[in-house]
Amino acid sequence: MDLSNTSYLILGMLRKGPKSGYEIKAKADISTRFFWAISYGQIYPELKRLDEAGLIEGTTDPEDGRRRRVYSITPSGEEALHEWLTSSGELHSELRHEGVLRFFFADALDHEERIELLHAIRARHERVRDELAQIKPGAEEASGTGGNSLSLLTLETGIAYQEFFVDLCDRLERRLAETDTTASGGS
Amino acid sequence: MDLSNTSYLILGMLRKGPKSGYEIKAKADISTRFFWAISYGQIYPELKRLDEAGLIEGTTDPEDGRRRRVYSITPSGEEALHEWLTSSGELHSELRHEGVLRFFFADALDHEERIELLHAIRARHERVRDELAQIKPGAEEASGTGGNSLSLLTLETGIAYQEFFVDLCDRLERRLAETDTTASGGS
DNA sequence: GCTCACATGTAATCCGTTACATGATTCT
DNA sequence: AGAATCATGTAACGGATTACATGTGAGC
Repeated sequence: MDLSNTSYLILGMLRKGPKSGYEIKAKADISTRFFWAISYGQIYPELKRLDEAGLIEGTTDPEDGRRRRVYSITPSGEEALHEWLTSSGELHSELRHEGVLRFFFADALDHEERIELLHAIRARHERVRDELAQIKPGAEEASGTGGNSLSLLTLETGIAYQEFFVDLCDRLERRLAETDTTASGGS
Repeated sequence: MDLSNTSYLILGMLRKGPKSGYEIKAKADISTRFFWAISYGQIYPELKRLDEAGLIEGTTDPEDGRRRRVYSITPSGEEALHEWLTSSGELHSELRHEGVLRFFFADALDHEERIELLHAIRARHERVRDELAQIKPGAEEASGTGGNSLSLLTLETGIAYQEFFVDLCDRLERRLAETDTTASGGS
């Protein structure tokens, strides 16, 4: 059985404590989502697979009523996770950014439209940054009360990442102003 | 017919001049690749689709010998491209970053392993940055001789983007040093 | 003659999202 | 009673990569 990064995300989440698929999704949505998103369509089948492989163990709480299956990581699961964390070789990383893509082709636009595009990109990243900043107080609290601070550092990374694009848009706008003022009325 | 961002990438490439599928791939590999990658498996079928839709027009050079199909953008193609460039609504952007993902779960590692991980992430982005920097002279030249400078700005953006992660790793390493020195021998 | 870059395409496959289907519990 | 949230799952679909198949032309 080979595991994808998404499998390890699940494994990693379960290492921090037993969780249901639903909880994994909820946690991921406020943490890993901005550099590794995940959906139910992956989680539930993957939980079954990991269980069958003996890396996690599911117990259906007989907690009468609401059906709920909670998974815990097994020793072999921890081992697999650790192996992944320390394995060398390509650290896959991939970006798909429609804003930058459009900007690359923005010579088909006039000056005003170009600026508008930059503003739209900027606004987008500002919004996500604010979203992350809202989460931060909760993460700080969790980190203070015995939780590790890696998740907090990662969250700060996410904020800095959005900030990078906000600053980038500002810089690009200034650069465009330099070049385009002379051609404001021309071709 | 609805077009994906990848379709617009092709359209945008052709707007800068007629090209074969092979050339589109080559150009994309040294420009858009770092924020929107593309493969032959997408290009050739998509060229056919765009041709059928009348947005581009293919001519098979009877240039005897090597078969080669060159496409040009049509007026409706230019129109579609412009519409996309100016359309409002979600600017899709998505990151999948194995390095940051691992770091998020790095509390399962000891201090040394954590630092190694950061170094590996750093090295990766450094390498890509250098790769991009190598391309730059060629892009500057093309930009100077009548080419637009948007592609140059976008390339610089790519370099700054890689630099962001390099700096990030340095910062994170320093942060870890602060926290972990006290716990170097403990749990 | 051989290898490398040019050149085009398809099929299998993978990874992931979205939509759908279903139902219980809690809160108002 | 009704809405929101908790909870699990599957099927259809979309987007993209990889591997495969095929062949030419140019340079060594």
